[in-house]
Amino acid sequence: MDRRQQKTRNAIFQAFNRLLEEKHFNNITVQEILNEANIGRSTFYSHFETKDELLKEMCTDIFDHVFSHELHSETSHDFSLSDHGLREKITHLLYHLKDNKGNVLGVLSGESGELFMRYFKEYLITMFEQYPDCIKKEVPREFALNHLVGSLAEAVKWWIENRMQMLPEELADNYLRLIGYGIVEASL
Amino acid sequence: MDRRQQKTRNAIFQAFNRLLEEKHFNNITVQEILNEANIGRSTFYSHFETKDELLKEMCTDIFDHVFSHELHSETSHDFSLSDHGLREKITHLLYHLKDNKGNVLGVLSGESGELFMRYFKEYLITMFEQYPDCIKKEVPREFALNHLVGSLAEAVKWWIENRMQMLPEELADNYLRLIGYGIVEASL
DNA sequence: TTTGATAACGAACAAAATGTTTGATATTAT
DNA sequence: ATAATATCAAACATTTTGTTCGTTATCAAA
Repeated sequence: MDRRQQKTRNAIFQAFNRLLEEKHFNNITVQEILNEANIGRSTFYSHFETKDELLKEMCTDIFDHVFSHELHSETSHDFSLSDHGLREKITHLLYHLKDNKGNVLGVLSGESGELFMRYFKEYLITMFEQYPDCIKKEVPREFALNHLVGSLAEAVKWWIENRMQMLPEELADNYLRLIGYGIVEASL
Repeated sequence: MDRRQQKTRNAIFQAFNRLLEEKHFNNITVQEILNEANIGRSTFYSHFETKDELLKEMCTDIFDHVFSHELHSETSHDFSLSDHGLREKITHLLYHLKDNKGNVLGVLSGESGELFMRYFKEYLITMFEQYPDCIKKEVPREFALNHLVGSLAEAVKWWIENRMQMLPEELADNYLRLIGYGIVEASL
């Protein structure tokens, strides 16, 4: 991909993100994006078919980055990243969200978080499936899994909307306490 | 309000709900609603300013019904409804959702559940605040409250999307187990 | 550093969706 | 029965979307 393309793509993403912080997705016109990004109309449509596509690609971009630490073991953070602990995994994930250059605030806050959340949950499902012992046995598996995923997504959303004040480690700990997982270390 | 107005209002709601079951909110045009509801264009706009307003009013209508059992003590369900137990409250709420004539499926399923969920959570917050003892003390209050509300909303959404197969009592029990509240009865 | 390829531009256009206005028709409340 | 008013349908103005195309600017590679 040409350097020019990357540049305008980023410009669009950033402009869109800025707009999302103050307006609902539905009330943002393509024209506004063009103005905010200083981009030609035809250029926009050569990149994205629709506004929905734009949002979708923005989400996948973010998550591809956030969940990519499995693959290319980038040691950008001071983790020894032996990925066996759920706590470590969540913390890691939060750090990735935090320093994600395209700030997530816009996508999530305001009003248009739905699509973002759906993507997020898809990733989280696969994550939790690697930790079968945190899925409680007393309730139907699907229900329990949905609970874990849903509440973590909600927690992260809350965290982001509160400007990520809590430390990733704190949030992970608090979350694990609430789902009754922190006790495991103590009781097992 | 005139009988005619009620009628068309309902027709619009139902048409919209039907459409929501198969298409995303954003991809539904006003024209489609008019066709589905057999309604004139100007009539629609005399009822609702925008499509968003329509959705919003539909949500408030539903919740006004679902959460109204506090006020007018309608004994439509076989509860003695002494409203002190959280379990009973949740069960009650689920029953109301279940037999809500305007079926909730459309509003929630498909893709446009976001607004619905936001309204829902607002109501749930006030509900949980009446049960301080289920808000865990080991974590920040706001975080804990967000967890309770978010995960209940997610659970209900899951329930509705799965065609409400689980019994309200079951769902309430399962949920309380997951948030570690069911134990209270045993331990207190 | 020149050159061939291509991305961005912007203006003009076509198409689609959103709202508004109108006067005629039908329904309701009293 | 009548006055009030909600619905209708069609025409209209407006906004937003998406496309086309010739020109200009930028990049990658020789």
